[in-house]
Amino acid sequence: MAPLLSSGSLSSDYFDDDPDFIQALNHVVLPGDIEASPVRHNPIDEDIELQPPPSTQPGLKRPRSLPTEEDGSKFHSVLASVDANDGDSSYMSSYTYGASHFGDYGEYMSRKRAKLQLQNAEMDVKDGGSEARGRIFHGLQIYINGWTEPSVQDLRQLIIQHGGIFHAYLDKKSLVTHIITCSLTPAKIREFKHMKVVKPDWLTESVKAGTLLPWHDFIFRPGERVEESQGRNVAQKLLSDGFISQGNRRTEKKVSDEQPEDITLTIEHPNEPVAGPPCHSSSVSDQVHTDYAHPSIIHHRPASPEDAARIPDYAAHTSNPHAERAMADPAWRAAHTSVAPDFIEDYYKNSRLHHLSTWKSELKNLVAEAQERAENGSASAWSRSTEGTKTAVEKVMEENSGGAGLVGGSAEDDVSMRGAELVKKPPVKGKGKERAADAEERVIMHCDFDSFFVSAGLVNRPHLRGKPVVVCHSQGNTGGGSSTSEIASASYEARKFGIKGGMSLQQARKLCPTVLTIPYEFQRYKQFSLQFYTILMAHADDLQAVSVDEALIDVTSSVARIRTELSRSQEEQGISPDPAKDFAEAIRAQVKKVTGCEVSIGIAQNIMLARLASRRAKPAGSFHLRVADVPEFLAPLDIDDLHGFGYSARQKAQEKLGATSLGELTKKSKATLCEALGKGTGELLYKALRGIDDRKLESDKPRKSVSCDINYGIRFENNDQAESFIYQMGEEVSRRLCSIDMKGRSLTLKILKRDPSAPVEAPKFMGHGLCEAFNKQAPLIGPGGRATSEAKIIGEHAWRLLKSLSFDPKELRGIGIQIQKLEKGSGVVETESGQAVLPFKPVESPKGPGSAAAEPVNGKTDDQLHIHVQPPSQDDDIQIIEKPARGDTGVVDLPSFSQVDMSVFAALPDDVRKELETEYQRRSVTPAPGPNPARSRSPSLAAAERKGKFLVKGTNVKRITQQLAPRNRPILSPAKNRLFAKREGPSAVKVTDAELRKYKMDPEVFRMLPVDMQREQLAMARGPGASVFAERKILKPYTRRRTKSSSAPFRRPPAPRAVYFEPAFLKQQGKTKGEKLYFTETDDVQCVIEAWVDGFREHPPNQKDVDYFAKWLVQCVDGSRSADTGIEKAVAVAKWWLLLLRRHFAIWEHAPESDSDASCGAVTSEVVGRAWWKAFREVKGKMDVVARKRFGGSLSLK
DNA sequence: ATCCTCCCCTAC
DNA sequence: TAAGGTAGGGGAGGAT
Repeated sequence: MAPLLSSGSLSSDYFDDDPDFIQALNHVVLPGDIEASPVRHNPIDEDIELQPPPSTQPGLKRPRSLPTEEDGSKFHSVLASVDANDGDSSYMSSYTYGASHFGDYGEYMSRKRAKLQLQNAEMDVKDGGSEARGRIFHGLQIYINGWTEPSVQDLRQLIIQHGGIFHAYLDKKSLVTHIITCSLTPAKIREFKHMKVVKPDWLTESVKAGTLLPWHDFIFRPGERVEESQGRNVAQKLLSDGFISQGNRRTEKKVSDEQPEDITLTIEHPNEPVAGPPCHSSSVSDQVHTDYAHPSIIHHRPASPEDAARIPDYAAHTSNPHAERAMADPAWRAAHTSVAPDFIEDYYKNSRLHHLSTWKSELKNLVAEAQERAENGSASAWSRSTEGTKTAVEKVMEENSGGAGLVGGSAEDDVSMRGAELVKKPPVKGKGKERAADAEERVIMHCDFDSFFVSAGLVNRPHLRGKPVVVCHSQGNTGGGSSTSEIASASYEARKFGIKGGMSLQQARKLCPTVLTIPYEFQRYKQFSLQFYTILMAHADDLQAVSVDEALIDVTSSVARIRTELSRSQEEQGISPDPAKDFAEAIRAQVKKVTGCEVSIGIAQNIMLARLASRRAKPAGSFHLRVADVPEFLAPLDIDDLHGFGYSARQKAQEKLGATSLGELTKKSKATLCEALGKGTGELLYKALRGIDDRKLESDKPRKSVSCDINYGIRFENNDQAESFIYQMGEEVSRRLCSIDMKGRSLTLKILKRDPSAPVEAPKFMGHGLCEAFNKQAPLIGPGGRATSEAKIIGEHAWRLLKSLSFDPKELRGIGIQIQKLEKGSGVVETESGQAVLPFKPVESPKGPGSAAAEPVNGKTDDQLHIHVQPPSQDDDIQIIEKPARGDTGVVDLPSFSQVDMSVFAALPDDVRKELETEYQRRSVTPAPGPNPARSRSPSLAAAERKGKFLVKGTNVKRITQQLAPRNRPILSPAKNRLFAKREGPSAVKVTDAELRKYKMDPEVFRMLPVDMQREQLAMARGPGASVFAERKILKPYTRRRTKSSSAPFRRPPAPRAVYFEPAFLKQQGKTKGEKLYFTETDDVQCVIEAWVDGFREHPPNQKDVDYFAKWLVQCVDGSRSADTGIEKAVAVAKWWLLLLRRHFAIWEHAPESDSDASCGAVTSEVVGRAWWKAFREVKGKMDVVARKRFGGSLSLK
């Protein structure tokens, strides 16, 4: 029964690993089955590859028996079998990712338990028996959770010495009388809610006292946690990722996996009764149940490093000697670990999992595009498929095949599917939709390559066909004997030896010394995949991309058509008609012809059943699961045969429902299922058990997150390397965001850190090994508090989060950055500095900030930066010129964008916000200079605006604009606050069209501008000294100049370009050295501050500037020297400063002030950011002192 | 109730 | 040498 033993797993599950399933299939004889697939009774099939990493890899799906410490003989036999299989103690012999090896973990756990018990006994004996000490802990059964003081080892000794029982594992909760801990994660708190959780003192004090003290006096309370390893919000799940998912998933190894066997079809699995739910077939099964009775150990991470460490030596302790040797060479490290300059690119280029993910998303896009095209009726080329003329399918196929055609670039390198094009079959004419929805059943096909990578590789290696072949990185033939390279795909011949995806080459070689390896050929996979999809698209009403080698198609209408065309002739020939199967075979033939590879196709009325059917179809076949056969087909299957149900669901089913076979589970009520698995999952299962699956094919779902993870080869020696790497990852994430024109508002940093118990070098070469995992999420704050895709900002956020964890960089093993809360990028320009620019901002000078910032290095940055904020020798250096206030006209309009309270703005619903952005953009930016700008504007809209209101998708904009206006006027009389007044003065500036035209301004455009802009424009046009000029006083956070012009250091930010003239002049102040600076206007101050902050983006501010600035602000607040509007001005200016700082250094605003010297004096953006915020707080503090004196409260800038 | 956040789980 | 990525579903439990 080699098929049972060595059949590979499916690409999606390990379905074909399951003898039950195979047997079930073989016992179900379905109509129309026989002639279709000659190999029907040889269940060796399925493809394999694409095994996920262990961190997410479910364990062996079907523990049949679990040896336990109570069963001595079993224990030994298990040892023997393990040893037989894993002849040496090297890592791969017992530590593999493959599904077939999860069985090892069950044995491991058993061995561990047994070993610990032995140790307990030994300790007992060594110490002369517990009686000698008095058995004060007699009757206690104690579990120690997490890190403790004293150590777990010491406590264990204490317990044992005094007659207690120490439980290394919590899988027998009912036995454990007390839990000892010094800290609990929230999850543990919940888990232990009803248990006696006590501090270690209880034990030590009791021993001291010589008697058992009342445990109540030592109850552990979460608040008083002894250990606080991370920041308050650290979600530390402390998973030892690979370890937990493997080591804690104790599952039994199937005997059949132990060694290769010859193929026989008749042998039944020793532990596998042919029929009946396996888990109830023996006491062994019950033992399994018992042993798995407490999911906590499986589903909850250890609560501390020691908790994981406590689970002692295992394969994971074995350091990889090759890695150690390599790592000892600095040059090698520099070239091959995460510190290598092009590590990320190089890594991704070779990562199969990365390619899988990328391809999937690209395929989804291609499908969505094709469908959109089809719906738009642009599928005209389709119908003309006359002879001699290539059909659209053929053409696209050619284009998609290989380096030629649409896919440009060097064929060898281009692994991306971008640029390819799929052509959708035209929509079914007439009542297609109706029919599908109606009585007629859907026909869904699940199409899946057999052993995709290997099959593709064998296409041009015909001489290797029929041989055991695997795809992996290692060149294999030489050093393969000790290679930890993972096998991505194995040929059926290789599977006969027990070789499976996810296994190391080393392990495979043990199973089959002659196994042949072939390299990855990503470009080819891409090509085949596109051809595959092209064919499917040609036949499908609808298509859902599942993977590079797998797709779901709805072929209802095609099958209906074939049925009418063929059924009669087939009936005449005495063939039972199955148009669906015929169609599937036709598709298979076409794919075979084009790619040379076999695909298998499962046919059923819904997605779930089609997936099951395709398992039955493999290899190289098709299988139609008919409605009438569904119950019989499903009954013998196991819950984890269902797509979406894996190890965890199976455990829950076993524990809470006592059954995992579908037949058994079908007897359970829906409520029961929901209780065990959760509401959604329970209902899904309930329906699945009855062959019902309402899910539609999904072909156009919007992206919800973008991420970038690297958990391989991460080896740093210092923080600088880690920081640099984080920023590089930020760039990668940014690239990905930009490539789909998205921005995000939330960032999650995912860290893997070496578990203290793990060797420095993981068993797997350059792998992450046993790790603790940490996630930290934070809002991603772009300029103005908005969503962003900027690499630098992402990098800063990520780095800040990582720093906050205070990990030793040497211990890092994995890093991930995930961006969520995505929004459409909406065309925001990115400057080369990475700084986002709001749409209405004038186009940036091509000169990046680097060039400006490169100039000043130390010391005299003032002059070099042309920021000349002179320290005042006298107070009267500062002169404030008040402007008369204006009356309120009551006109409602959008506030100038710069006036917008960004926190309100950011909080608006997306659509409204976007609408407003668009509006601001429209007002501020017009197309390139030309005779008639803004021609496209709707007159009615313009009119509405002139009236001061308009609607955004039915939203009352007036109300919103009121909210948008800054909210913090109330400090002083709101009426007097000119800085943030919504609109003061006339609704329009008095000026004739003639004059406007004289300035080359379009009167129509001019009139549409907000009044303040009108004034500004007019002022600029009229020139300096013009009366309107000085009236503008607007904070303009987003229309700023980025690059300093060396000749015009105080260049006013270019005006919004609603009119077409170059600013005739530039207001310049204080640029001459020694010239006194007069702050005649708030906006002058604002200009200065902006230039100041801008010029020092890369440097901390000079203290004297800070002092001077503080002095000026304090003076304003004080009011003794200026009118009470001084405070408004001060607030406005401070607020402006705040906005600027947030724009540049948002993420450091609330950064803890402490560990800033971590960078050893290097001027990093962090140092700069922190310095600026420190200055800000300092100044604000000074203002508040005065404000308190005068008003009895501090100033609010919010 | 209903949302949101923090995960885990699953798939390829 | 080897390249253990990534996105989405959903549950638990807290905030609102």
